[in-house]
Amino acid sequence: MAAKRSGARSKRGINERLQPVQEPRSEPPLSRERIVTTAVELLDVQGVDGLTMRRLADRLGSGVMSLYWHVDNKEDLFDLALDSVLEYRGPPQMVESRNWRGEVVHMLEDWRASMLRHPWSASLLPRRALGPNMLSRLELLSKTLSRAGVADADLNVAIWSLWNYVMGATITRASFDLSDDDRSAAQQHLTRVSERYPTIERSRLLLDNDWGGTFRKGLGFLLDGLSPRRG
Amino acid sequence: MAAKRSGARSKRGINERLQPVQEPRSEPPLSRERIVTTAVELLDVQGVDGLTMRRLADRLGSGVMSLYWHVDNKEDLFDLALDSVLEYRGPPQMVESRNWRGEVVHMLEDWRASMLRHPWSASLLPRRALGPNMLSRLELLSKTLSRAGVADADLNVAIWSLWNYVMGATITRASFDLSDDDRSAAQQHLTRVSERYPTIERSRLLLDNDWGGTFRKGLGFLLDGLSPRRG
DNA sequence: TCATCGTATGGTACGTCGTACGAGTCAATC
DNA sequence: GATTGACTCGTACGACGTACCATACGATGA
Repeated sequence: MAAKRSGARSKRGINERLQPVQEPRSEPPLSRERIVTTAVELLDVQGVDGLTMRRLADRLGSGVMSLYWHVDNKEDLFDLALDSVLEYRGPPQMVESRNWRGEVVHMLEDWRASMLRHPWSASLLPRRALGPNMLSRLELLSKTLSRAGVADADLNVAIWSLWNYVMGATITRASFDLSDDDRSAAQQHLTRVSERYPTIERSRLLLDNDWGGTFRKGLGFLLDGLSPRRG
Repeated sequence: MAAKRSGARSKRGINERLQPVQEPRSEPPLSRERIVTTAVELLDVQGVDGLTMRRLADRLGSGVMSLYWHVDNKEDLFDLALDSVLEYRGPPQMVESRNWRGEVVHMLEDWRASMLRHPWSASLLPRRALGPNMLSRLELLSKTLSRAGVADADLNVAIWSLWNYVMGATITRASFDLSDDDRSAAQQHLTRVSERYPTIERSRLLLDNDWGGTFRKGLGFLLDGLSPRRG
């Protein structure tokens, strides 16, 4: 039922306060947090298809159906795992810097890095409702751009453009990562048919490996375009 | 086996030449093309999870395992369906226009439109090897940018930037489309927590519905940034 | 002290999936 | 008439998400 989840959450909080220090048992009890953490581990190691409720229960030393006390269903679990991976700790220094561009670049590179640390996360993000961590990131981004002088009327477009760029870049990068073994196969396949695509070949589009650098450079171009109009 | 597929392909070609005009039977025989076409229909109607080999066979009036004569496996089928949807017919007029920017915009909007016509396609594209139709599109895009004066050294970044932008925009748009019923639920959820995200709310980031306009405007900004440096 | 109740666990079972295997049909060839 | 290759498909297997239900246990109220 719907009551299940919230019930579990509130009960746990009370429990921990009532029995503060006790059993350091070998197998800690199930909890929403433990489930999510382990799910992320599993996703990192095995990929999206590698996460199954049975495997997850195995790893937790529990029965499969016990998971459903703490989690609505597998979709719900994906939402939780995804948001748990998107926390943002903020820019290195707290100063209200006048370097808005540096701040934006830092935020977006951190966002990208967070997703690449968990390659399953990028492709999951667009098709789910935005969790609190993602909303915070977007709010901070909006605020920075706004402070930088982007008009309210352009803010919408600016943010979506950056979102699109980061998501596209990261999803693509994460996907190419997965197919690592067929990398050489793809390369020689490409060289085989490359006379049909001479410009692609000349630009070394599919052979370049400097993903980070390309990301940064392209982001620079986009920010150039988004910058408050130069006289 | 590996021989299966290529064998099937060559055999069919020969067959059709040997018995040119004959049975307009009620149930046409299976063929790779018919399978792919029907798979696309199914995907359009039911989404990615809606495509199962059994449903596909049902719709084709065949046994499930017959499909595997023409198609290696479900992954293979996805590749074929995806590329079949990405054909490009070229710009409206054949002229070698000097309006490179208009050409690029046309190509990218057509690309986006093709994917949105089949909302399952966008999120599939980044994680698979590029098929011939996608490679053609990229080659044409490269050529146009190159003709427009983008240096070979920048071509790589330029194309990836556009790719990222289009993919991010389209994947996001297509995903929002799927969750149509919970649209209003999401909206009121957002309004409920929007005091925590005032800038997001002010920009109407998640409430705006003019996807096409936002796409076009943002693309304009990106092209501004990518344009061969102004004097 | 005992009954009740909410929290939590997990075994069994159902329906669905992709696809391996191998038996079958049928037309063309020798 | 036997053989061969292209093609079809029924059966079966192991894996999946999860509904349903029995169970256990600590806290509460009588």
